[in-house]
Amino acid sequence: MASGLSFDSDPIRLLFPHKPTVINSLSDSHRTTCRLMDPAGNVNTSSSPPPPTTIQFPLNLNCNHDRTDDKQINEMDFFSDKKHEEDRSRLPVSTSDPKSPVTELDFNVNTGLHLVTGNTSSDQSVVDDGISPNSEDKRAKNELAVVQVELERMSMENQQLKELLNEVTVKYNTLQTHFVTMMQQNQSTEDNKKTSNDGGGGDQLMIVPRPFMDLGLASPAAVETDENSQSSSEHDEHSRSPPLLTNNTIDQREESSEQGSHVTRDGSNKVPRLSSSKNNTSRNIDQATEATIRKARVSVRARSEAPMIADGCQWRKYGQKMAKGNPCPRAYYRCTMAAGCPVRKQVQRCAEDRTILITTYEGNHNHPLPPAAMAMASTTSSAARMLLSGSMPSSDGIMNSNFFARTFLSCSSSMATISASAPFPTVSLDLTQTPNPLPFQRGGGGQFQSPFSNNQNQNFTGQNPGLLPQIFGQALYNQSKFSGLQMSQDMEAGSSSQSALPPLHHQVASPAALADTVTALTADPNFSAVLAAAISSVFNGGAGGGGGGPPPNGGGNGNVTTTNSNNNNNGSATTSNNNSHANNKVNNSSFQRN
DNA sequence: CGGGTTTGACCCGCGC
DNA sequence: GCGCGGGTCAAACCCG
Repeated sequence: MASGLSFDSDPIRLLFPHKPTVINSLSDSHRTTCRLMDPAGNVNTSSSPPPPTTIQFPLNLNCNHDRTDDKQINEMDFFSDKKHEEDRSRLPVSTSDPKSPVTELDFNVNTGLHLVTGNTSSDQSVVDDGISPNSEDKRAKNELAVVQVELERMSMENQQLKELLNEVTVKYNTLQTHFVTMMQQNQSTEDNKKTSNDGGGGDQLMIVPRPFMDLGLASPAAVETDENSQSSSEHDEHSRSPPLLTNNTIDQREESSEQGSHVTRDGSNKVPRLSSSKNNTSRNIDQATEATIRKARVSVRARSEAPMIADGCQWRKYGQKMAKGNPCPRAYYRCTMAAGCPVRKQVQRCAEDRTILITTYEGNHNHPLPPAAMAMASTTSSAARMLLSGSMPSSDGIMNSNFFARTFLSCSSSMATISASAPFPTVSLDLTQTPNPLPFQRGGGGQFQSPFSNNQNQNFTGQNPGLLPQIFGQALYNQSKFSGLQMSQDMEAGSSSQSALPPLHHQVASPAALADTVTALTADPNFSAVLAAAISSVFNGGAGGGGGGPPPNGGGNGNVTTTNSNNNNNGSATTSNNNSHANNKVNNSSFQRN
């Protein structure tokens, strides 16, 4: 393709950098160095803090310091919902149109992390010590003014970004409606033919409308319309899914699959073994894709001395193992907030940096969540949907998504990772990485170096900001593609530039507009948060499920990474551990009694 | 005593 | 077929 960029390397990293000017405009005291706080709001200094340049993306400056939950005294309160309102009010962007389908979109992923920036009040003692000379004060004031200006500018940019997203969401929904209508017409036509032929059935398959960036399972189900009766129940399950999938959609599908053919002794959601004995390639591909989809995960990387992040849910540890390549054991948790909740998470410390805690979530809750858990749940759910949508072997958006991927590839290096070897696609919210400097200037002169700027008619209109989901969707898409799970569709997609059906994700925009969008994005030092929040928001808006009301706050600061969870879960829970294959024990009581 | 954790064993998929 | 590694189970254990 045109850009000369490829997804050959593993991992491929996409960076969404910040403007160096922004970073540089901040004094050291305003640098957003992440610090961990205990529930009492004390900065955790036990770990060697990253150098000021390590984490420079802005965090919520209004971190919640008033948590008094002693029970989780050792946990990093990752997704506290406190101060949501307050944080929301701080948002520079806010949609007020209640009719907007994205009204509930919230660009702020409330990680709830007790991460504080270097310029929080806790650090102001440096200034307030009373011995600072006047020049100090002046300098501080100047810096404050600079910061305020920057904040104002960011607010504007955030506003623009949000508007763009709103527009694309509306357009997407419109397209989706059209698509569903067309598919249903097609389907009914085919069904009529079939029923007239074999005389049976009535196994009517409804095309389940996919919310914006939803799982993309409707299509596989549709492909299997000629499936035998054995799988019809499964189809029924799918077809009964509400038009707007809830937060439980993935699980419903998982469960339906489990109830079908691949229930294991433990009832776990094993990926069904793909049988290649009979049948057509497309169905195998669909199954494979579905298997991949089922395993979509969302991981969160954050520096924490705490054994586990507090995400608002209740977890029960059900196992621990030594993972290869990591001296730290991996702990397995299951959500216990409701019986049968399929959500699981793995907690492991990073082998390279044990201050980094990697928490990987899988599945979606099948129960109401406390507000404190909403943020994480909606985020993970949304991210999963994003993955699934991206891995959807639909023939849409390939070039377009590649555009985005390459676009960001061209100007980034460490934000997103695409692993070709990943069996399970994973979106990572990386709260530890340093965003790279922006390779291009912002503002009027800030020209986005689009790899397509002079070669393809990527007609991106200004209203298109399906940008972020597509980036990651494409990441997953490529991942799946490299996994060999979807080939034929790719080919078809690649060969037919525009299929009969309008591509769902294929919003078109002009390169200039894209440049604006990207510029706005990358100009925002809080881009990580915006990015993570956007992902969450998009899906919250579409799926409604767990993310009913999310959480705001500008605290989110995530590098969003698509990667291979297997390769990435190099962390460790600090516990004694055992493993049938590696019976080494690491006794660490800090992990107990979370 | 109930709930959570530990830990040895087991199952399964995958690569060789 | 075999071994490896990931994931899970479940009895034993611990703790409040």
